Amino acid sequence: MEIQGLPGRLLAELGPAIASGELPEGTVLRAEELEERFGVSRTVVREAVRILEGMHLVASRRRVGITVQPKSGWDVFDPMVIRWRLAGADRPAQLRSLGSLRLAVEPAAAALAARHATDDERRRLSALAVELTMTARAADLAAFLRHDIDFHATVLRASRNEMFAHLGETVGAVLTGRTEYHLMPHQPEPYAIRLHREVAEAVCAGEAERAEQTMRTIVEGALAELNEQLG
Amino acid sequence: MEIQGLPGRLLAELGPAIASGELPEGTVLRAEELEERFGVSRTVVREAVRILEGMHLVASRRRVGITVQPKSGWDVFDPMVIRWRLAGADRPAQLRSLGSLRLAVEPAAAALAARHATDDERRRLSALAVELTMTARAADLAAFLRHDIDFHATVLRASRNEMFAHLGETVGAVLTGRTEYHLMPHQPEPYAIRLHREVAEAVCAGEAERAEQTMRTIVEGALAELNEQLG
DNA sequence: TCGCCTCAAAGATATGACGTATTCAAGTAG
DNA sequence: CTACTTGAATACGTCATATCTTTGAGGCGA
Repeated sequence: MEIQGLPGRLLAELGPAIASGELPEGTVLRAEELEERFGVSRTVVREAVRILEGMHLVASRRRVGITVQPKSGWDVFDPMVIRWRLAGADRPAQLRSLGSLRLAVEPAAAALAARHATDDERRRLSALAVELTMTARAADLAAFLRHDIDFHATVLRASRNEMFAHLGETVGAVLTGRTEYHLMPHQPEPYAIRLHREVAEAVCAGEAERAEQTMRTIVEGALAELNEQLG
Repeated sequence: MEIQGLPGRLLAELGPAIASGELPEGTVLRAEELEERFGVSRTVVREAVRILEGMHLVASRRRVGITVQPKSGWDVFDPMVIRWRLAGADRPAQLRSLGSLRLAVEPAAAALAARHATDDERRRLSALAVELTMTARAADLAAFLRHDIDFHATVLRASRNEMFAHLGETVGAVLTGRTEYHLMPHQPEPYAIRLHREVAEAVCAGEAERAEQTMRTIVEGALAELNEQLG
């Protein structure tokens, strides 16, 4: 879903290093140094730097070098940046930010989904809710995660709002990160799963208000759990 | 806030052309052709293309060329993409999407702002509310727009959530676009301005619930007005 | 001390050569 | 006639090198 040839190798090294704070704001890198360090040509370095520049992680200036930019300017919505930060030191802050965002967006998306979802999407949501129940009972964490991500992404997509839809990827990153770093109960909570079924039902029935409220409960629960785990 | 040397020239041409749908999905561009068309070297073309690729507007494949990607994959949160789309054919769709997003996010941000804003930010909000009143009375549309953008950006920033804060830029683009394309009443509505003052008051007083509700009313109003204007 | 000037450092751009994956089609076997 | 193989053409990918342009810093003079 994301790599790009040889510059990708640089990105995979530099991105996490910057996003994790290992290379703090103000650090200057020189293009020539990067060429040597990674044994690649100027072309490759420049293109990798261009991409980082596009995310506002660095800025390149003549006679100065490539400077790591302040965190406040970063493209925090870029899925790549999100993953890098989730893997690094400020994972807690990142998870909290994303939690608030989800709390704002997902209920609204659920309401819209109840109004605008296609029949296909409604069916899919119901099916996913069933899958969630089953994989939870079987304690198949990997499959559970997959379906959970799919469920939330489907709701967001069904909202028929392209911007909400794009947050599906973001929410996926959160859920993956949460599982990967063992920030959720090993046994998925039955209550949360019931709520997912209810969202599916509400969307199928076109009950916007109920879909919204139920989704809010889900995300609030996730956020509360997160705060508990992070202190 | 955004250009970049010579590749920027290419971006300024290709970006809008793609975002506006002038170059539909599936269109293939060849690097050599772009070199000639813009009279620049491969280096420059490659870097510009890399940036577009980073936004998922195009994908570059060997033996095929540079292909315009489906809209569904675009980085719809990238401020550059937003501006390009606002300037082009699907401005209505873009404005509607952004409207829904604002409706989800800004009330939540206002509530958080009421809890977490610094004294400085609270003062700033009050001051901006006053400015809004005055510039509206003076019918100084440019200054009004500036302060309006600043107001909303300040609320988002004061939420102490980096992701909300980043949407300040996005909201700014919407407001600018709306004014630029004459999608709002020439004389700002007194009622909307009163609401801004009330948000400022609520945030100053730490009344999260009132801040949230009032902000919701503001954004709902904007969205309603938009729908009216767009049919 | 202040301001201007010069120089050099580092990125920005241009260019030519070569590598490599991919597609398309010709050719061949079944 | 179909299906598979193979080869060549193509367009991007990478490298190496040369030159241009900007800009920061130190020096020089008023």
